[in-house]
Amino acid sequence: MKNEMPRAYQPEETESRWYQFWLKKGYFTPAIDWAKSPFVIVMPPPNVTGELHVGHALTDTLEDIMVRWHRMKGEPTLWLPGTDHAGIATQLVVERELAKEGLGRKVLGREEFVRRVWQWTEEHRRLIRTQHQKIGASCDWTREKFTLDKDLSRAVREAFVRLYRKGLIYRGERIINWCPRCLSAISDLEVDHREVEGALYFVRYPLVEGGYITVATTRPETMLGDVAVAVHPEDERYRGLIGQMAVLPLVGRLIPVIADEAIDPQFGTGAVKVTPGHDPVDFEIGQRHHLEIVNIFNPDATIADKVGHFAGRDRFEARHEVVEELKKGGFLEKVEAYRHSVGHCERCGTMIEPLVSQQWFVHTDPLAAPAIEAVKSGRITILPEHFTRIYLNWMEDIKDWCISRQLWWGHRIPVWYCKRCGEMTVAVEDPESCSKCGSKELEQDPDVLDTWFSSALWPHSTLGWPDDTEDFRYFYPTSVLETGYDILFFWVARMIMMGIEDTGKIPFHTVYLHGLIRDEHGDKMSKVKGNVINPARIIESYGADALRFALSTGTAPGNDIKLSDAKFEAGRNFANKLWNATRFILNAAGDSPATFSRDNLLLEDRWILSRLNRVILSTNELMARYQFGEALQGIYDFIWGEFCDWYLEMAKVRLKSKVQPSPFPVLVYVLETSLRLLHPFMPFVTEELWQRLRDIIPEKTAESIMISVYPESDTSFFDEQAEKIILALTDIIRSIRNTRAEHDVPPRQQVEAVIYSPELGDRLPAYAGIIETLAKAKPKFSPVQVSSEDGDIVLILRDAEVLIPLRSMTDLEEERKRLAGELSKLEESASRLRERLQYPEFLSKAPPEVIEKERARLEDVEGRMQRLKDRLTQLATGPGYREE
RNA sequence: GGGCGGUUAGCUCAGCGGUUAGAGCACCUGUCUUACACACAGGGGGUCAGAGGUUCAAAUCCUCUAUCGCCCA
Repeated sequence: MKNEMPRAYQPEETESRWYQFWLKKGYFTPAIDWAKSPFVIVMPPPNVTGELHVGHALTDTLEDIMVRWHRMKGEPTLWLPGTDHAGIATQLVVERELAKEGLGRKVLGREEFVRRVWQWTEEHRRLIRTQHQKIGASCDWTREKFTLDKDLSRAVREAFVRLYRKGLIYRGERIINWCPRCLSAISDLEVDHREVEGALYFVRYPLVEGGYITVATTRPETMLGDVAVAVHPEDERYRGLIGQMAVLPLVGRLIPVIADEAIDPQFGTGAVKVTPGHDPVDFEIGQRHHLEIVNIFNPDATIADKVGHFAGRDRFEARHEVVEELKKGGFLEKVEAYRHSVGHCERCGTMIEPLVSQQWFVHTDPLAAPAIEAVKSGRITILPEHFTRIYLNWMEDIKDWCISRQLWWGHRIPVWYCKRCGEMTVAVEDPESCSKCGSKELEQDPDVLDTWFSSALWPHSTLGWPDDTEDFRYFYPTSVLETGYDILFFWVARMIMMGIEDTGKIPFHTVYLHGLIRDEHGDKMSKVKGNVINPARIIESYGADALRFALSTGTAPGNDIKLSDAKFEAGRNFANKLWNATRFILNAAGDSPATFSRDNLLLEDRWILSRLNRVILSTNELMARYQFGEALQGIYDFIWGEFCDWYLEMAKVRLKSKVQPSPFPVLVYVLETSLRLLHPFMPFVTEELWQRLRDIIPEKTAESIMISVYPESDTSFFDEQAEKIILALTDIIRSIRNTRAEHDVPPRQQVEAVIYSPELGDRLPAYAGIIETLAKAKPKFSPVQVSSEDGDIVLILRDAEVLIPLRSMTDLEEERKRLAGELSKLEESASRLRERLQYPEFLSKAPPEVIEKERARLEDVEGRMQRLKDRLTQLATGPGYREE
């Protein structure tokens, strides 16, 4: 064991080895124990479109932290992984792949195309699985799911059929968002509104009774589908024209001038054209006024044949030509530059075409009501809390959800149409014959369901619903749903609706939303910008633990995270620090037994054990409050700032001087406990080091750190006295180092130091050796306050005074300035404290312990001030500069 | 147009009613002190965006303003 550890930690050598070990041992698979309640997370299924990005790494890190913590606490813990078939997105990437071979999906046909997508999917699922494993995700691969698995597909059909039978799913002709590239409907949420520089065209529509009315529009080409002109009923300018007929330019159709409240008199001329077939607002107006719907487009947004001589033109060409003809005909009054918001397909970026079409919808209001109640009542908590309002706002104003997609990749809608009688059969199992006329000539609806429809069932479908499986009974409802805030509506909200609808229970009690990852300039990552961070690259150069560290330290729920190499370096350095602390301890091991007895400890042992248990306490509290960043920070500060910087250094002195008892057992104990404390955050390095320590841990328990017990704070280790004395000691050492540096004392030159502490005086001499080594100062302990001579530096600390006779090395004036500066700082706090302690309100309203604390502080400050003043007087009146 | 969030050290961010506001990185000065230069020791650097208010007490709660960003329509 000795000396076989390299000087620096090399993560690549250890990570995959330990992951395989965990996997082989089956630690990721929980044992169902009905006596205990489980902790369950279903992993947000990544799309099978490609590889994992650093956002997935964040999800993995946060979920793994929770899961490993709960597992170590002894709870049966299930983290269920999976992938999403991602309808549009996957179809799009496979089509792009095919295009490289010069193939199109139409050429291949539906069956062959779907086969090709399956191929793609299998490959990427493997890739994704490997990537999760590199990050260290301790999820249960035996329960891995894919949204298109047989059982999950059955759950989708079951949910659809149930909703249909309750009247919560309907088919109807509505205006929907149509993507002319994907050739499919998409839901409102999948539309990306972007500001574009457009134009506002003012077009004159001649009136039958003479004159004309000018309408303003951003989309002149849709005039081919106009069925009315509308004005606001209160608009004085147009009151007389309401009810008149206008002649639609270029087309010649007679259309009425109507009045509708929806018209904004401030927009354009206050009169607008009404195109119910191609505008959502106009569609509503059309419904109210029983207007005809004229669809002028083909599915690919070229003009339809029936429209006439623009037929076959793309919508943008058509716009140009329509405008030209309007100009020629004298109908175009003017064109103004106009900036407005236009919907784009979230997936492919194509401009959305609002179209009236026959689609399937979920009637959401009845589903939203219990989903609102669940959050309002507090049965579901959303973190960070401010997202609660965002959730409720959206849920309370929810629109029906268009769930049919004209794609080939996805869950086919479980509806069959009878070719004979036209009857619709909606069923879970493929029907043999028409439910009405018994004909066998059935045709299944060609469309598939929105991917989010199956994702909405994820927590219950992955656990076996609709069957009453043991998994479902034991693990459902799940515990925490952790994901990015960007899919709160897409996914989280819909899971809450569908979970309650299908199972009668909330799907999880806590929603934890993390922020988005940005680059060091705060920009969103995108393939186009080329600033995408690939987790694999980071793991290669810094290690998975460093990546996890960077993603979880200094972060708070919901806040965006800016990543840079500096953060990965910090994580790598921390792993290396642990590595070397362990290396030192193992090398120092000697032959002493690794057990210690509580009543044979030195003060510094009692101190580090006290500090350790305080950190354990706060870590567990922070973890319970989902404050992972804070928890990790606390562990980091303890390990680096207290254990390594102080205890280890003190232990070195003891080991060298062979002082008994040996610090070795405490070193091992604190290190081993710290590794367990840190394990959920940095699983690989902690396992590696823990395994190396295992041989000398007194009681061998688990065979892996990941199934060992998470530390619980033992408050009997709390030791205020030890903390006070060690604090005084470190204060003394720090102040001497500081003085040495200020006075440019060469590193190896020893100085003298006279230490006087009325309160702790008798405890400090035991630390002479430590002070000597760590401060390079030969301490003398004085029972009385020593008077200084010129050139002596006097440091007034909280619980001690240190006098350093630096003699020739110090400048009298400098020393005076230093003391005066310190005095004025103290004067500031003293006057603040005095003021506070004079306020009758403070004395009557503040809690007594706060008042007492403030009084004690004032006393302390005043004491130090007095001592400083004494020194200053001495300096002023003392004899001249003393040479030796 | 409606809503939400940010504004804290040069940079990236924690802290979100009670000590003299912290960390990492960067910077400056020393040091290869046999665990670690991926390190050690020391140092400089902040009217916590601005203005009002609540409170015994405000970076922290409230209001307004400025500014950056996000979401929804």
